Amino acid sequence: MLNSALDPTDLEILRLLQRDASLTNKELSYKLHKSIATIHERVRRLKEQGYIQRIVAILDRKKIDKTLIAFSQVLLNDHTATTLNTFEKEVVKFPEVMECFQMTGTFDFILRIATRDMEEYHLFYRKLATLPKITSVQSFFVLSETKSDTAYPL
Amino acid sequence: MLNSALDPTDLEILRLLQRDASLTNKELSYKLHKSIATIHERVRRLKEQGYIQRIVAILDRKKIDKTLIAFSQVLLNDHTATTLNTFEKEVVKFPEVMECFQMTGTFDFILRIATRDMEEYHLFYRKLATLPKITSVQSFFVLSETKSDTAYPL
DNA sequence: GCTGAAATAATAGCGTT
DNA sequence: AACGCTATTATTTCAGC
Repeated sequence: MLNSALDPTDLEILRLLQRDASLTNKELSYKLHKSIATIHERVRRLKEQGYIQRIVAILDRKKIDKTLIAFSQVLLNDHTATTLNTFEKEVVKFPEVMECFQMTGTFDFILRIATRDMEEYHLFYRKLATLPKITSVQSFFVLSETKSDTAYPL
Repeated sequence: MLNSALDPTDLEILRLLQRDASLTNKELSYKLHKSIATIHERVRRLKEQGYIQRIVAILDRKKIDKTLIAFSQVLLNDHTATTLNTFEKEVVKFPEVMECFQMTGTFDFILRIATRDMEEYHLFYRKLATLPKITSVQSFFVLSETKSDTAYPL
């Protein structure tokens, strides 16, 4: 295929699979009024071309005892490549860190931390604070979840 | 079943499906040295009991033109139930808002916003700022993604 | 609650338009 | 590309332990 842009059928498949990837090709074919073979080929291509990165199970964090979610804003001493790389290399090793983004603005990184409770967060915090070149870590805790979505608007 | 606690087999199934939910029961049965029927029953129960909330496709945001990710910290004028509820009810309607959490600390809510570019973010920002009872919105933008995971440590 | 086998359903590959 | 057909593979159910 020369042109890899997405047509309306592709977009609709992506919309649906972002919400529910357990939909079968048969079910998609009903919804989109296409043959199963066509859907099968579209989905295969969307995976092959990397639009669909992976299929994952989303768990209920309260049922698996990850009651406490924190966002931690990290400020580093300096912004040399070495300092940034070392921090990134070390921080991803912590299992409690689900996400880490380098950011614009008044801090350098934001982390999403999942722990069982405040005690476990405290243990993590002490590990984090010992990493080199950290100026400050400011923590904010989730009180309630208003919306939690992995699907991008398409 | 009277006792709904998770045994090591359940935990391993959840660990694996959080990473790759396209694993077949057959593949899981190899990895866990159990029969397919056993795995099937375990997975069915994990879904039925709500440990597995849903199966979703994770897309490559750069390929679908969601280049700009922002975290927006929102501070409200007051914290009456009406103010909080109104904000929550309205903010979830914006397609750009993938996540919204009420937080402890120096602001009230943190939002994760996905847009195509700064222009689209600006349009969202203007819509957001017109919601009632908003004191301030502070925006931070993702420069780079160090780690991005939907899987909880188990 | 686990196993193995049989019935049902989905996916993958191929030839035609 | 889209479709229909067929072969392969996976899921689901169930009787027996």
